[in-house]
Amino acid sequence: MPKENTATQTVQRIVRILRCFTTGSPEIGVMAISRQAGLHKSTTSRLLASLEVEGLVDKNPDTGKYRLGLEIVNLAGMVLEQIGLRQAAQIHLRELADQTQETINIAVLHGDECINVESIKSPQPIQYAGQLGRRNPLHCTSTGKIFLAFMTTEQCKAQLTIPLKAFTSQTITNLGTLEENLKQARLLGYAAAYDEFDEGLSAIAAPIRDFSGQVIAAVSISGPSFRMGAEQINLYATHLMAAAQKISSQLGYYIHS
Amino acid sequence: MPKENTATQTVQRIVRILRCFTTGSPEIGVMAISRQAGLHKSTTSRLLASLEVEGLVDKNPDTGKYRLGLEIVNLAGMVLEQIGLRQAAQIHLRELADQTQETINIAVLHGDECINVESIKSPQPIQYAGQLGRRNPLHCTSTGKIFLAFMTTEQCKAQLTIPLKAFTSQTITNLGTLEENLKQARLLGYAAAYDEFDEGLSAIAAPIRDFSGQVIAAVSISGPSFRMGAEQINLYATHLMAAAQKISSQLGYYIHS
DNA sequence: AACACTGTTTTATATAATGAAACAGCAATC
DNA sequence: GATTGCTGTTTCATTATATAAAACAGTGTT
Repeated sequence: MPKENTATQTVQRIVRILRCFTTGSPEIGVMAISRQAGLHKSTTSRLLASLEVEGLVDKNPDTGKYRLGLEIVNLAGMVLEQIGLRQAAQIHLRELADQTQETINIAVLHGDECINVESIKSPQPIQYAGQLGRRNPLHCTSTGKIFLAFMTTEQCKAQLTIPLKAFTSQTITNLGTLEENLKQARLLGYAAAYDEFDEGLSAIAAPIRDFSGQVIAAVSISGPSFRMGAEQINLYATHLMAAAQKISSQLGYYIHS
Repeated sequence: MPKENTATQTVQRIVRILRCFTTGSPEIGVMAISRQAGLHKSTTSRLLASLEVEGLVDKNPDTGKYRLGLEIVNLAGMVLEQIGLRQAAQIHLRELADQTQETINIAVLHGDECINVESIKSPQPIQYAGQLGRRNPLHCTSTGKIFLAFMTTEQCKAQLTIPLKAFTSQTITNLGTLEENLKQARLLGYAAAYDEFDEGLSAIAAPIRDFSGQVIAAVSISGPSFRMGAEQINLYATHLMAAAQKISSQLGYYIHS
């Protein structure tokens, strides 16, 4: 066994603690964390105190509970900076946001998930909150389908965990159906997901390519399904693909006539 | 000594490793990290491998070097989400960005630094890249001055490290001069920093208040000094304060009369 | 006021991280 | 094409380090 696939205890524990903080409960106490992470409260307490010294978590002096610290944002800023994509895309995303008034996201592929690296929220009261850094499955999201559609069939099969997990009644769980769906996406130039991940949420996405023509990211428009009718989708798709094209060309991608 | 001010060894080391990654050198090897962090290469190697398993760093299979992982963006997303501010501000920031065509930032106070939690970059070729998560000093930045201007005199004095560090020839290093400057900011409703942090960079900032009237953030417009003349500043300041006001009222702040 | 609960600190113990050295892989140099 | 120099991983004996139980200290609740 030359390569161990597990982290050293302390790293594992630290990450397990950090993962306890969710959007649902952003501020939690030592006991709750200790339970969730399966660690003794004394260990948890000491580790949290250490993490606080380093700025990875902050302690609310009023409640005594902990929350994730701003140092993490600092680190994340460097990740996002180096992606560069954000910079190239920003102005086009704003345009797209103004045109559609819906939520815009940019996602990159990471393993068998796609991760939002940029998000502009819809100004409308009913909106999909495409959270920064959020990890989504591939087979039932518009951005995910883009990545699947533009990789080799082998890669595609390798990424998918069979059986395909159903998130809603509309989730495509049949491999053949999905492949047909992806083929359609390649043909149209954009992928769609109607109520397939979240009930009532629909989205379309288009590929962003770098100088070498490789699909490195996907840009998407998400909104409540009732605002995403056929004629609306058609209009949005035009804007979407135009924006994706512009971002791609800014990254050095030239479309051959 | 009831409270230790140092983290446990492993936490310290992990953070020291993560801090090695900068925008200047986003991808570095084990030896370089080991040198920078002052750790033995064997320890560094093991720790990095662990961090990779947990997704906090990624290993470039081609170069064998490491870079910060996307898991950090995921965690940061939660921090930013919980600030809520971003959500409230997004649309107004876009408006401000369209009006000024300059870089817009929102910063919060954290200890004796202010940290950018939202950033829209100027579309113009010459621009200030207000990096997400970036930590800036208080006494020579427009956003920092806002926080100083709206805290009690004691708090203000506590936050400032004397002597005031000079970043450029224009940095205000005299406490009396700074206090006069802050008074001016309170009077005008916005703070300015002309070439005080970076030579050639100027910015103005206005306060964002929550329901209780407390200043919880600052919004700023930054640009190259040659584009920030007196009449331009006047125009921008109007837009800036209007936006700050709108964001504040969205957070429940009501201006009396 | 007693109780229940959370969070911190102490301390003996043993586990888990450590670092020296060996090993492996790769480039460049001669 | 061997030799040298460099980086990165792995092994392994050692011990320093994190650990968990329990005591301690707050806080708020009934």
